Amino acid sequence: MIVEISDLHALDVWRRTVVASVRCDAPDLSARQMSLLLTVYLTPAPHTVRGLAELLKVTKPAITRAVDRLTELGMIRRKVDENDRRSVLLQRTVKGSVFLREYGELIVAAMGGDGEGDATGLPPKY
Amino acid sequence: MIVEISDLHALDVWRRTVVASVRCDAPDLSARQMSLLLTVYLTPAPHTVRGLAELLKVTKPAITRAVDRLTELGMIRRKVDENDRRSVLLQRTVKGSVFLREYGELIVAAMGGDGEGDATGLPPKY
DNA sequence: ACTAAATGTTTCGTAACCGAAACTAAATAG
DNA sequence: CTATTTAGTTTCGGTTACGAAACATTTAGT
Repeated sequence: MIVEISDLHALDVWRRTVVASVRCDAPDLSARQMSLLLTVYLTPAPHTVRGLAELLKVTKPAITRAVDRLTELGMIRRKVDENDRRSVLLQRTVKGSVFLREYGELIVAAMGGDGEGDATGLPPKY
Repeated sequence: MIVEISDLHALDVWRRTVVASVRCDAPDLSARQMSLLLTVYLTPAPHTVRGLAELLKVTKPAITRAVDRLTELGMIRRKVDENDRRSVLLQRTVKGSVFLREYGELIVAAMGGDGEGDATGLPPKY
């Protein structure tokens, strides 16, 4: 009972956040891309292709492609590991930091407006 | 200061949730698809292509494609509006309900398993 | 040195997706 | 009853993504 209410509330915070991010024209990242980005920024280094492939249980080429995309967006950077030149270390960038900080602000804003309010920034016509 | 901690904590809950969803082989939905799905399930009907296009500020074909994809996944359903047969009403399905309920559980689990204080000020009571 | 293993990328064929514009069908206006 | 508007889909050309398998590069084993 209480658990279900909690679930619904959490989902609604999620909805407000994702809707806000789509509305403000943020890059349309997939769940895989978002999970990779967040992992690089919020868990301790080093981050390698192989390590992320195991963590997310996806293939290595899928990680390579996600890194390609996030690199094009300027949100992540590749660097060869000098201790083992086979490995590629994934590093943060200023642009990625800005993006995620703003994303965190969207989440907090979505948590704040939880009553009757909408937090989509849209008049109640919808 | 408190706001920054709150942002980071919220982002980390987000990370744990998305990583968990990717790991358990959930469909790799984009932000647009997720926002559409959540809107259909958590905001009052009716939901039309045009309305969603305005809400999310994307083009109508983008909505049509997202609906196509979510329909293939069985998470949503189209129904012609009998009051205005030009309109298509988007409706929930059992499969979509199950998916979102499980997603909500992932979020709640991600909030609970961190071992840190709740810097967001969001009471765990809900 | 020469083999074997590990890391990450590329290729291959296929599927999903993008915005703009053209399009179908239904409702409304004149 | 035609003309126009509205809702949604489809088409178009081009981009992005997928898994499997082949690939180059680097390290480790013997």
